[in-house]
This record gives sequence, structure tokens and C-alpha cells, in this order.
Amino acid sequence: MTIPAARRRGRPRERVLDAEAILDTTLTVIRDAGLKGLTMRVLALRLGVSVSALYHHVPSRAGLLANVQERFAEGLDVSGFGNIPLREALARWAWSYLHQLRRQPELVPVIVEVPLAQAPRSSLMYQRVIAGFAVAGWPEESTVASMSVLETFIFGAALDSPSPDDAYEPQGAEHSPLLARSYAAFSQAVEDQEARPRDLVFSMGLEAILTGLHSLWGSGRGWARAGAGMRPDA
Amino acid sequence: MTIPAARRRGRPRERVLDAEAILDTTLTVIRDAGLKGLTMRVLALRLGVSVSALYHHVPSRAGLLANVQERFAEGLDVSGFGNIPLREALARWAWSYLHQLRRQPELVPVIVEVPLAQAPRSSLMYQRVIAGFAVAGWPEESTVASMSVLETFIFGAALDSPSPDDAYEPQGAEHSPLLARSYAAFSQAVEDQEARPRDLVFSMGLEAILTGLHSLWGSGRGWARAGAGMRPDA
DNA sequence: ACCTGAACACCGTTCAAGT
DNA sequence: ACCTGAACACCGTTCAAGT
Repeated sequence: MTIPAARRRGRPRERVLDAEAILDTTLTVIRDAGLKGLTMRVLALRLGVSVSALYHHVPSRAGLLANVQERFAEGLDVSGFGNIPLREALARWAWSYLHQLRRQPELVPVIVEVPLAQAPRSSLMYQRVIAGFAVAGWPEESTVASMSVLETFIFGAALDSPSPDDAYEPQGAEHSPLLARSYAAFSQAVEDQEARPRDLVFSMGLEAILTGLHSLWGSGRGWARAGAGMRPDA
Repeated sequence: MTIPAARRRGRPRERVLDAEAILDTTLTVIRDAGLKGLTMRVLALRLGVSVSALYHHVPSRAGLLANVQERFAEGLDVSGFGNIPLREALARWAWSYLHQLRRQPELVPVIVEVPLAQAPRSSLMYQRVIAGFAVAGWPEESTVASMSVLETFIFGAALDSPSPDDAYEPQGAEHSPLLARSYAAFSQAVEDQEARPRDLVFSMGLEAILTGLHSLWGSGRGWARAGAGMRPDA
């Protein structure tokens, strides 16, 4: 890191910034200091400019995060759809989705909260997934909801990523032998599978969802049964 | 709202605050102004005290949020476990969980991020759920992970709550007839079921997960199959 | 012990002044 | 057009001074 050359007051002869460079540095800062650590001052410091210089290339901090979301969607693995069996293509997509969210858990709120309207490139990703369902012969009415179910599960799985692996350890276990035994049994399975707890939970949930969805839409009962889980008191 | 009587400088004759009152007002503020809107200044203003007075009853803003999490766990419906069929008890619990998160979506990060170590009362809730699995005869090694899968899905479902119902509407649909048809078919199902899109997705996911988990652990193959969804390239 | 008021070290955003 | 520096209206937290 060289000491940035002091810049005089007016417009420099060569342009110093562009949106791309700002985005790159944004991701680095988020990785290093988290979303809360992403401040315009820190960003400016890393880029060697003044804070207000950023506003010539990015409308606001929120606009910056929309760019983050766009780049994220392009990083997901949709290569399986149409090329390998759907179940494997979905697993590949889901794991890449989770993996990318886990690599930067601080991005989860960004991905979830940025409206799709501000991220047109993200919908290209969705097209690939839906097309995968269609090619595999799933009824058209089932595909959007099925994808949403998977995405919902993935978001949830990404949420507890910051927590340590022993977050499953109960607090008041000494007061409940059953709870203690259950956690011990789960820990044993984790050991046997040579996996991390959260990975085992994710793979089990993924397997259950894919199996469940298939049974739902293969049974020919469709929404009649898919809606069976409606809230009792709704 | 009466104009608060001006308070003199020293210790008042009667105590003005306590942790319970602060928690009540905290929830009100979060409901009105969101988590970002929860500032110590706003909180103090609503309570009619100075900002620094809060620190006599609460260690920090984070400590305040731990209290929020504790109260949340006590509001979940675990009444079904041990009393009605497990599948229905789980559905009741899951819907109450989701419903409470949806009522205050801003609470999601609080619930997820506050370490269980700081919320001992939350683990009482988990005990009830695990006991429900046990009574229904599920293998001990399956219960913790099964509950986690459900919780993961619930968290994910709560995340997109702030987004409007038409968030499922694609952006570039005009470029993809398939995507347009799929969304239309889903919308039709929503109309037929007289449900909101996100409710339909949740009930479908819940149904799929319960069916899938049952098939997983009823097949006698247990983790061997539950682990089948492991990341291909892991 | 419990409250007030002032202070400290931060934020995101705006804008006149410079080239 | 594009950068700087100062300003504005906010944060959470601390602490001496008061009763």
C-alpha cells in the first residue's frame, strides 16, 4: 500500500474513480469489516479519495448495495440446468448459492432486501432455474413456487452462518436429559458424516425438500395437497 | 400523550424507569420505526427521560435486543407437542413462529443473531419441540436436525416479508415467454387458493419438508440418505 | 442509586469552491 | 466533469455533577 499522492483541490487531470473500482473496494471492505463497517469514509480512505468524491459515481450507499446484488447473482452456478438431471442441477445451484452467501454472510440482507426492480440482471438467473424445471417436465404451475421454497430455505441457511458451529449446543441441557441425549446423537452423526453441523442440516433439508416437492407434484394432486400446510387458524 | 413534567437534575424521589418498561417501549419503537429507527435518543424521548438514564437499567443497545429475543421465544405456540399428532403440532408451531416474525420483520436479525447463550429462556421452547419428536417416536439422532431444518425454512420465509406481494413478478418477463407463463400459472394458483403468494410458498414448503423428512427417517436409511444432498464439490 | 446535561467520536449526505 | 474540504444533522456511549 503506497502512500497516496496528495491531490490538489480541483478536478484532477486523469479520472481517479469509476463505479467498477468502487464496487470492488466495497466488497473488500464488507469482507474485512462487515456491512456495518462499510462506511463512506472507510471506502473513500481505501480508494484514496475524499468522501464526497464517491457521490459523483454512486447515488448513495443504497445504490452501491444494489450493484453488489447484481454482481452476486452473476456468480451463481446455473450450469446444470438443461444439462444434467434436475435434482443434481438444483443441488449444484443451491450449494453455490449457499456457499456464496456463506463466504460473505453480511451480504444476506443486501441480497434479500434490494428490490429485484433495481437488479434486472438477477432475473436472468431465475430464468435459468425455471427453464430447468420446465425441461424436466414439471407442471408449469409448480415451478415458481418450488424455486421460491428452495430459495427461502437457502436464505434461512445462510442466516446462521455467522454463528459458531457449536450454536446447536443447548443451554439448559443439564435440566433436560432428553435434550442432552438428542444433541449428543446429532453430534455423533456429525462426526460419523465428517461434516460440519450446518452442512449436515442443509443437506438434509435440501434432500427433504427435493423429495417432498417431487412427491407433491408427482402425486398428481398438485396444489390441493401443496396447500394442505395452510395455517390452521388462517 | 401528556407533556412530560420537567424533571430536576438529581435523582428523582420515585424511580422513573425499569427494564420491563424499557423493553415494552423498545418493541413499540421497533414496530413504528423499524430496527434502524430504534435509537437510544428516540427511546429516551418516548420514555420521557434523558438518554443516559437508560444505561442505569440496560448495559447497551445490544443488551436491550437480547431482552427482545427472550420475550419473543415465550410467544411461540408449543401447545401442540405431546397433545396432537406431531405433524399438526409442528405446523402450529411453525406458523406461530412465522406469524410472529412477520408481525415484526425487523425482529428477524435480532432473533437470529442474538446468541442463545444470552437467551436461556429460549431453550425452553426448543425442549418442547424436541420432546414432541421423541413422543412421536422419531429416532433420537434425527430430531435436532429436523427441527433445525424447519427453523431454517421459517427464518428464510420471514426474511422476504417486508417485500410486497408482487415481488415474484419477474423483471425481464417480456424477453422470456416461459418465465411469463410460469409466473402467470403461479398467480392463477394463488387466486384459486385465495391465499397470498408468500403464504402459499410457505405452506408448500412446510408440506414438502414434513413429507420429505418423514420419508427420510421412515425409510430406515437415516443419515445415509439424509447426507445424500451433500455438496458435490465439497 | 438514579437522573441530567454536556461531551466524544463517530455516521450519511450536501454543497460551495476549486481546476 | 470531477475532486476537495467544510458543514449539517444525526448516531451510541461516557461521565461529572446533582439529589
